[in-house]
Amino acid sequence: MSNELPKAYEPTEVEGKWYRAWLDAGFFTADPHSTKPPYCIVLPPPNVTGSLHLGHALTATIQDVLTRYKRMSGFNCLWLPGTDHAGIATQMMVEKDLQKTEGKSRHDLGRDEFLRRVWAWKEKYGARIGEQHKKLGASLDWSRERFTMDEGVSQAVREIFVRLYEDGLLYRAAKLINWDPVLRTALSDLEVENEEKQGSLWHIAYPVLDSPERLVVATTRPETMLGDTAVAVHPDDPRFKHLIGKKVVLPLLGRQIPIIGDAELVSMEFGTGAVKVTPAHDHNDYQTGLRHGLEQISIFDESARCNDAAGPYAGLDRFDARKQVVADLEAQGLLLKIEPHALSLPVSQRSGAVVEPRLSPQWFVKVKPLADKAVDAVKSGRTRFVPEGWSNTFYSWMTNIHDWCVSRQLWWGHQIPAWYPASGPKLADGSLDFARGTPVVSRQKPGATADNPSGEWVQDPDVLDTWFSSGLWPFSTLGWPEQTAELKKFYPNAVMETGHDIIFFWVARMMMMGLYAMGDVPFRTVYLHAMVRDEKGEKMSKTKGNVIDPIDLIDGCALDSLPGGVRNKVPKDASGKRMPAMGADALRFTLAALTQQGRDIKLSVERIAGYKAFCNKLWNAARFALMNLGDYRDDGSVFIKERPLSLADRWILSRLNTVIAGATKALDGYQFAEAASLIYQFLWGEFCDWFIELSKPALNGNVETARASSRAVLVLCLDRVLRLLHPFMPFITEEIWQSLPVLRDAKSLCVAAWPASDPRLDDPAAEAEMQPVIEAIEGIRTIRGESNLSPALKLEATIQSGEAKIRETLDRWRSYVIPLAGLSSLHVTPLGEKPPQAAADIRPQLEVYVPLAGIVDLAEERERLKKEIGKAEQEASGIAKRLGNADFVKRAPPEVVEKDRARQLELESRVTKLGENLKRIAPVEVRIAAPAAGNVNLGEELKADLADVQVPAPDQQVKEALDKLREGTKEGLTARDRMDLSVAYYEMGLVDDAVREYTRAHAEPDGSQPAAQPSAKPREPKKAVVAKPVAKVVAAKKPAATKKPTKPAAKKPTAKKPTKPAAKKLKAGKAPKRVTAKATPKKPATKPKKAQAKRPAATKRR
RNA sequence: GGGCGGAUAGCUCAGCGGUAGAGCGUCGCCCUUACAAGGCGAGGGUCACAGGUUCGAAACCUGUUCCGCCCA
Repeated sequence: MSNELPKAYEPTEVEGKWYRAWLDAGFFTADPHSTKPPYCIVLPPPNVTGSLHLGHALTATIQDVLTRYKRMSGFNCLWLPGTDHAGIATQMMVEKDLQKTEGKSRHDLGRDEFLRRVWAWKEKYGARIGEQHKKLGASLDWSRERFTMDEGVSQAVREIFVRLYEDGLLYRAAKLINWDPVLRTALSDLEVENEEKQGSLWHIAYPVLDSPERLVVATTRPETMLGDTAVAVHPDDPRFKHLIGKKVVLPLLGRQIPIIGDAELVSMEFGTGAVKVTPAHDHNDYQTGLRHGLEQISIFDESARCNDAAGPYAGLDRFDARKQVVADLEAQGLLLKIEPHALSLPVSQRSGAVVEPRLSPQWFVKVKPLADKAVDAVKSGRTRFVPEGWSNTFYSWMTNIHDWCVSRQLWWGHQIPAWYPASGPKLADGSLDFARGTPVVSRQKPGATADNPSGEWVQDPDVLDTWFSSGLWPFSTLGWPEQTAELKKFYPNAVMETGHDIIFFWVARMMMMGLYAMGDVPFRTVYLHAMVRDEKGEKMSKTKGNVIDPIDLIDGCALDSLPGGVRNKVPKDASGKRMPAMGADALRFTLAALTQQGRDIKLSVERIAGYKAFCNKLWNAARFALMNLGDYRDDGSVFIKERPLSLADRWILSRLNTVIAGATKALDGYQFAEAASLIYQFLWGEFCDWFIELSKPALNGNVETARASSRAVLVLCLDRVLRLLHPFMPFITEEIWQSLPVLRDAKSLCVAAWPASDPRLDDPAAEAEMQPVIEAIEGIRTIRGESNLSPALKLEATIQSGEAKIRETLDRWRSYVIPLAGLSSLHVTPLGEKPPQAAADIRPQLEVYVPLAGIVDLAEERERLKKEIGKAEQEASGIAKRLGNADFVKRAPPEVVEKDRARQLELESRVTKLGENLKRIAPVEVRIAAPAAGNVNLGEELKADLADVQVPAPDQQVKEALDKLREGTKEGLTARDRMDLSVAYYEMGLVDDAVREYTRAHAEPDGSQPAAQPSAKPREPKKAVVAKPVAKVVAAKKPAATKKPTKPAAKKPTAKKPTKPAAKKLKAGKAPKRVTAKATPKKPATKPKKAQAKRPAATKRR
């Protein structure tokens, strides 16, 4: 049965049909009662109202690769999806929408109504992330999807809050916290970012009480002086020592405040050496205040406007207050100096507002005891970071951690399970004053108590930090605090996989909460991936406009929806206005292939297009198989190695086994790029490039057994590759796998077995035997390519080897070499007489000769040989230098020395053989041109000849190059070099140069110099001259005598794509060109440049 | 200021003591019956700089210069 595949791979068609089928079959649903070993990953919950970006796509890809790999490897996998309510972000989004559509604030609606709107919003947009994950092929267990505000998760949140409180690890206190005056909520330390800004340092004079002295303080925030409760100097500062204990009069307000000595706060070198202390508005001052028992005066309200404590400034915004304070100080002559000063400004991660330190009652988690346990867990290896370097980052943060402010003055989130008696202290407006109230922490609303006999309670209006509930995610999603089967089975999770940007926000909190609630680490491994950036390495952001929507990549999109910078680089469809669909498989493979540990990922669409091509390659390999399988079906009755296998069969099976082992090892080590690359290389570089080609004779032949074996190997390899690729590219692999006549161990590739590496497939002998076959083919191809010969032109080749075994192999598998190298005949012989006028490719164990006389310009071949010789000599000289070093021979490991010696021999032999071949194809005419004695004046002859030839003046570029060339001829050249140069000059019509080099060539002793062959007689020098590229003329003529090129049309050299089949037969491009050149020798423009470009490089090498 | 990472081919990155590699791009030849989203071939690198260790350094050590990130 050969159900043929369409010729080109269409991702959209293929990817559309599988996800539903997988879901319906329940492949992704975990079974908590399974006896298989568990493997659990919980998906980092994206913002429920958000949209998938490339970071999410990377997260999903890596986790799906891991999950699918493990699922195929026989694990009971649970990959648990969920979404996060994302308190601040979501609330802001809904508020903004409310403002836009209805012109209302949340306060206009009231808390209950507003929350109803947020839920409605969540219902409306909440499904999007899920759909996008499905599009990516993520094998998530949707039956266990969770949302952080679900009742179950909310119960876990309340439970842990109460337990922490009961254990003394959670408390309420009025402390200096980070306040976002725009959102009007407290923030944790982590939600504050520091921005480098250019500010000022104001020098302000504070008059000392009962003294003519003035103490000058320097500050970056003059407005906060309204809340100053002390001035501090360094206790050892001789300038101010005597003032400690005295008082200053606070300008503007007239308050008397003490001068204190504090070595911790004050640096003598900074500013003026004296600083104002504002405990209610600065973190350092706050600590100082605690040390010295200073009063704390808050001067701002919740919007950072001055309150009554700011006296005459009450009602002013903090920035206006600054201006006013500075102006007033200046008016009073107390502002002495303003100097520019760089400072880091604390900014709210969410609103961008400048964060104001503010004294306010909040709930805190006492972190240290929890953090210590988390550090221990990593140190003892119970949880491992990958890449390992992150553990240090983790330690340093965990050991400097402060108590965590978990209460937020928001509405959207888990309301704090703390209750205040309704009869408690009231504010001026009659509402309950929570700040002064005494809360009861309880899982449910408490009943009547001794303190509150009425039993009327008001719940704390604040909600919890979003990360508080996220911190419980590894177990709250599994049903905790209920002791569910899932919890028992899947806690600890196997892996936590997420971006390294949330190691503190999330990973650290999960570690602490997991250890606290469950008594064990939440996960065994933390894999932290890098950030996805644009192709220039810049962070993707909406403001930069460089965001690429993963769904656009998968489905294709109008160019307009792509960032401007990439539009012109992406592939386009026929209309030229759209980027075609890349497919989820290609996107996933790209992300995996670019995931290098510890490096940001620079994603380019071109790269994705490259992997889409890889999908197409796979697709077509499968097509090839299906077209060639006939009625073959793998029934599993015969082990592959029991079949009569060809060399190629054995070879590819051995290679396959290597890949299986390598990919498995790489995945086990989280080396996604390595795994992807191994499979890519195997499929494209070995299976497609070599095996498919090598198998064609057998598949098309009529030897039944050989055909059957190759079919079996073909299917087996494809089956294994599809399995290896499935975690990366689930859709296309499933599609192909379902069409192949493989032995299916499962209904779907999703749950088919991961390939096991099988030592029986290893076949070092086959790999060794393939070596000369490959080398022979490559050798011939190199000659063909270098000579610009058409693939259609069949060549004769002779391969010589001193080793009988290699000759035997090549002879036996000549059916491999002949078609792949494009030969008309192949002669395998022992070392001996070489074919005349042949191009050569010399390799350590074999020599390839392709007679080119009459086919191609031998000068090109000579160039190539010289280049090859140069390379080999260069390498040999390096080795010779090493081997000449007595220390090296003495101290380096013997095998290294031995290797070098062997290589040196190889190279020497190579140089010799190439040199010999060079001689064999030396242009007869040049040797002819060599004078046997001094009785021929070559220069005169040349000049005479050239008299009737018009030699054009070289252009400027050529001239310059020539000058350099002349420079280069001064020293370090062998006689042979000079001879070559002479010929080159001669060809360019530069007679003087040619003569000079020629003379020098003969003046210098060199065994290989042409002059040492006096047999070469200057016959017919004229002819040589006129027919400047003599050899080429010969070459151009001879083809006419050979079989193929019968039409003169073949000599049209310029036509890039000859339309006539006849024209392409002889891809004799160069040769006819020379004929033309001969007719009009005015056109050296292209050729000389080339020669110059090459020569100096070659001379340099020596 | 402290910490971490990076600097290797035009681009993106492997290599982390023993002959500098891959993919993409470039150039040349080809529409060869799986694939032109393809085949074959080629070119391209003082491995940031300066010292040191070593028989031998892209790799190890020290310093310098740039670039990125995190923390204060």
